[in-house]
Amino acid sequence: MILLYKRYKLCHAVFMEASKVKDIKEKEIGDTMKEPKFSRLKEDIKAKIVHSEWKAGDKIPSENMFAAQYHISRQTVRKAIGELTEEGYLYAEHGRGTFVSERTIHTRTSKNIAVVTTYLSDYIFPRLIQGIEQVLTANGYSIMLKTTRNSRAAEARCMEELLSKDIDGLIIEPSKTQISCRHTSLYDQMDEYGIPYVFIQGYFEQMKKNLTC
Amino acid sequence: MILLYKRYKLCHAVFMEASKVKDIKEKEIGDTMKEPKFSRLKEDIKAKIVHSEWKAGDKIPSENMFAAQYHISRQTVRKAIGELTEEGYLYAEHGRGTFVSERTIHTRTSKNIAVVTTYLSDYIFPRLIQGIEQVLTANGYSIMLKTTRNSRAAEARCMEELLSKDIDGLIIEPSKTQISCRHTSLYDQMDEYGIPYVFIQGYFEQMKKNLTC
DNA sequence: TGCGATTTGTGCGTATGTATA
DNA sequence: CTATACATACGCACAAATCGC
Repeated sequence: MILLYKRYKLCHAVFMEASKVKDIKEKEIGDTMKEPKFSRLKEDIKAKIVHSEWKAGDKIPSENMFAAQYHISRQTVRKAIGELTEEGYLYAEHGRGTFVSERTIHTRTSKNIAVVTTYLSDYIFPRLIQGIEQVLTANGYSIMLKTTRNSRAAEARCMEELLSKDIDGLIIEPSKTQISCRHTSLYDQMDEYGIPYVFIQGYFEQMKKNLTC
Repeated sequence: MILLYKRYKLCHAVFMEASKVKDIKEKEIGDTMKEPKFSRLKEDIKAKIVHSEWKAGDKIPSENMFAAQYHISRQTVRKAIGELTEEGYLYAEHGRGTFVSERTIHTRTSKNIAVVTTYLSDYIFPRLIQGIEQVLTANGYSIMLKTTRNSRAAEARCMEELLSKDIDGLIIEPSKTQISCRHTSLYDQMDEYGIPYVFIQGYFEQMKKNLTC
């Protein structure tokens, strides 16, 4: 076993010797070698996404393409792409390719659902929330509770806060529904982040359906 | 170049042939091969940290040690450790080793306070929660609501869940306080994570003091 | 002071499995 | 069936930091 290992190492050394020539050449042409290669690629990809050169849903070049273009190994490319995937910029589809995420940030793993009501002290809402809490707990989710005191300003503030936190969904009793909604942009943002939301105004059955699935 | 590559490949093949024997043996002894190897190691390390077998600041075995013990490659070990580092369980110091993080996970910026009660439907608790909610909202915090239905098992489950989430504090109405607490370890963990917690059993004034600061 | 051993960091090349088009 | 592409895994090389002698 040890003998075989040594033989392997020797052959490897011979091969390495030959490849050294290219390595040196690359170092001469290449960058300053200050920051790691994967880091450079990562920033390049990130920049292209942030500056909308690559838009949401676009397929980015394959790992081998990057490897070839940047003269780095596939593993190094994988490291860059892997980190960007973890950060939410990219997502991979097995056998298809790697794509730019719809909207960054939200990772859909917080297991938190925000429940926003106007008031808590009413006779009905404690029970409602208790019902939601039970269903959510049974499915491993938690409630994040907020109230608006039927103020649209408070609702807007509340939603902004929720957008900055990590929630997987929103159940909201909108305030002052008789007047038109003044902060549709916040709901648009929810859409963009891919956070589902349901309105509740007494439709318990419908709500429950949206909850459990 | 191509010639050298082929020679290398041949040698490699010979070596591989020899190592196959060990591979098969390992498969026989080893696990079901269902989940990836790095994942198993990752869970093992995580468990040791969570169960305080390895405490904050402790140096964990070197990558090569893990590789030898688990009969896996160093790269695979690095993947497991890398993910745990990203999750905040570990940190590495170049040339020294890898250590358990001081405060795992918790980053103290979530602005979430968990409120755990036995039931919600009582007459008093909706008001209590409303009070907490108002104070918290005024200070930019959010409530994360959980109930235990006065079950210690549910309380333990609930706390485990909260520990995995990102909360800055815990306000808890303990279940069945007449009996001694069976899951002190979970409260110990809260201490270790640096998450403050207060018990509520009617001491509104005291609670409020702990809340706002 | 230096030198070697240890340990992490980066990078390379390869192999196998599997899902998709 | 083949080609593409991702996932996991192996082994090796070299660099840089640290520590002990």
